[in-house]
Amino acid sequence: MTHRACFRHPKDYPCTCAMGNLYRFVEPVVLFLLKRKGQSYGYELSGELAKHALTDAAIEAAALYRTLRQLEKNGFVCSQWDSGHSGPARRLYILTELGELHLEEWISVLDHLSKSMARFVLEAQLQSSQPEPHPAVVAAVACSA
Amino acid sequence: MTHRACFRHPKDYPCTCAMGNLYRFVEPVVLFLLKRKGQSYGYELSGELAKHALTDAAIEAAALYRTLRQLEKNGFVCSQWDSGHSGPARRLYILTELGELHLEEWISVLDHLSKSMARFVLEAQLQSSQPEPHPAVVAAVACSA
DNA sequence: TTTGTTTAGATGCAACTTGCACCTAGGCGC
DNA sequence: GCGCCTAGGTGCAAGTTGCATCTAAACAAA
Repeated sequence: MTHRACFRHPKDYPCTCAMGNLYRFVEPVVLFLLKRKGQSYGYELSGELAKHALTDAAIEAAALYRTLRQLEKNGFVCSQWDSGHSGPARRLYILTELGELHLEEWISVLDHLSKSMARFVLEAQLQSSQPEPHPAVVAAVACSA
Repeated sequence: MTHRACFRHPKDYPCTCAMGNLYRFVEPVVLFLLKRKGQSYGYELSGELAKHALTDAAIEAAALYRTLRQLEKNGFVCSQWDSGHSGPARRLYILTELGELHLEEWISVLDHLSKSMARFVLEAQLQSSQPEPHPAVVAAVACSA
């Protein structure tokens, strides 16, 4: 998902290794919005991003602009200036075919991730509801005191 | 979840803002394993981590050790040297009460995250199955060529 | 007794990413 | 002219990551 290649998995396997820090999931949402809207520009996207964001962390404008540039560098979107309107010129972005595939990859990654997360939550909640405390908890209390 | 405080949400609200880059979800899994096992040390955790990891990205040993130190610095775990066995000494970690709360926070965050992710995946897959291509797709193909 | 292997924890550093502050510049209302 | 909104950035300090490398104990083999 980034410039850094993954060497642990076979090529073209949609692993999360190469995603780096996951970009706080800005990438997939931007790709999705671009696909749905057909085309858009940074400032417009920044408004919609909040509604579709996967976390409740605000997406900084700077992060969005940098993500868009990165996506273009990787060939997932392409851009051109648009001055056919009032106000300052906009950099219009459009998804490429490669970008569509990238979005598909992201969807499969997020599908997998959401499922393993749900599994983890379930397991952890089950653990929490265990009535008897583990013997080491006593030690923990002593340790933290 | 990190030293950087979140100023966008009320204090004590388990938002994802302060998670930084999410630590690739090493933190919650470590906290969970520590709770379940009662106590453990880095080298042992590194083995179990792979089985419970939320992404298929390998967790580097260096990242794990750094995460453990960070958790200790924040008071979520505490450690002591353990030499009562053969081989090099181990730094034994135990969850603190604060750490238990932190795990609860993480669970609620991950629960929320997994749900919004699943929602996104559903919406994006629905979008993909739309039969008629958006007029701008033509432009995209031209643009990428 | 020297060598190598496994376990265990840690550090150094270059590369990368992030958040915040700040900047440019057009158009619009007053 | 002045301030505000739209639009797209840049600069930099601070933080994070991956990889290579290091220490050091126990133990097995040569």
